[in-house]
Amino acid sequence: MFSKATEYALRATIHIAKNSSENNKLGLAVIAAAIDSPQSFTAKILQLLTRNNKVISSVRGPNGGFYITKKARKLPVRAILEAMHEDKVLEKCVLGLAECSESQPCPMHSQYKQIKHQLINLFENKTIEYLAEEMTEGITFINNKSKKIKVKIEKPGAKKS
Amino acid sequence: MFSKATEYALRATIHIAKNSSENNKLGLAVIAAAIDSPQSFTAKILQLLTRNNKVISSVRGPNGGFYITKKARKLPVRAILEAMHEDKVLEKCVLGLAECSESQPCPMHSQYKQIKHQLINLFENKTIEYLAEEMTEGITFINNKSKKIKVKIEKPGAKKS
DNA sequence: ATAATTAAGGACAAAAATATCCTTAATTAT
DNA sequence: ATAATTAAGGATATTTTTGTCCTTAATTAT
Repeated sequence: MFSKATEYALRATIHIAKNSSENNKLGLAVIAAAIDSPQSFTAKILQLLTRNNKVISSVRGPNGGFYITKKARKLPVRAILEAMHEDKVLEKCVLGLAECSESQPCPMHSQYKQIKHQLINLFENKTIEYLAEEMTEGITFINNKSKKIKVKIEKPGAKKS
Repeated sequence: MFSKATEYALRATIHIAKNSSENNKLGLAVIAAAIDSPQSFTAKILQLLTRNNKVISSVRGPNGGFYITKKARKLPVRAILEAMHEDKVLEKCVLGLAECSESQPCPMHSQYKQIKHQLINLFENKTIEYLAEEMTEGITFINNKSKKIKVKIEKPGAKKS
């Protein structure tokens, strides 16, 4: 659906929103590790997020790093897509037609348009804050590390406890 | 949402389904022109569609070309995605997490999963034939050529008829 | 002031996606 | 049989995406 860059952007922003504040910034290395993304590439992405749209903020120097303002927390998730110049995917025709519209619909248009509306709604109505809160509840995850599950290995023939 | 290759594949298949039959095949040049795609690249895509999944069929030589069998018409649109090896996008986590699931959901999971289900339904329940019929009705389009609208240019000052 | 730390940004590298070209193979028409 | 037509497929080129590395700039701590 989205490019890797945008996936990293979404994960990074959510992570920052959950774990940072103006007086508790997160360094690049910490962020990249937390969201399981290549560090240098993530640096570029964070630059886009700080510049284009002010989704996240940054300061250099010791104790510097990335954080997100209270105001930016209220931004719709779509703002992240915009900063990554990838928000048109939401409106795009499934068949890639430039001219696809209500008056000149592609064969999938009428079926897809409802899905498209929900997608747009999701990204426009949910805020960055909202997603971060979902995480804070401790019910959602944001990395690719599979949880290590302890498995009790029993010797064949051993009595079950 | 999909790669260009897959967009072309969808458009090509629908066009072939609408305009071909076993005794009325379509040549590459005709197809590429109709769906507004680069000809040589489209050739590669048609190869994938004929080989991998037998979505479309082909014969070489004079009066040869591409067509689709009655059986293949009944295939779900998803078969096209499969032939292009791009069907996982339907199931993929929005944040690109490999481990995202019901038991370990990402922050967007619960919101997105309903949309995902509808997407999967669309591609699994609608057949190639169905989309082609939508076109045959003459209500949908499949190319990027904007309709030329005849505009009457009047000389300034000329009397309106 | 100086050194240490951290993001910003430029240059470059690698990989993947998109696209073209040319030769070969199959089929048909003559 | 031969020539003409059309898809198949290999090789290669171009562009975009993904990724790394190194230097510079800003900020802080000493």
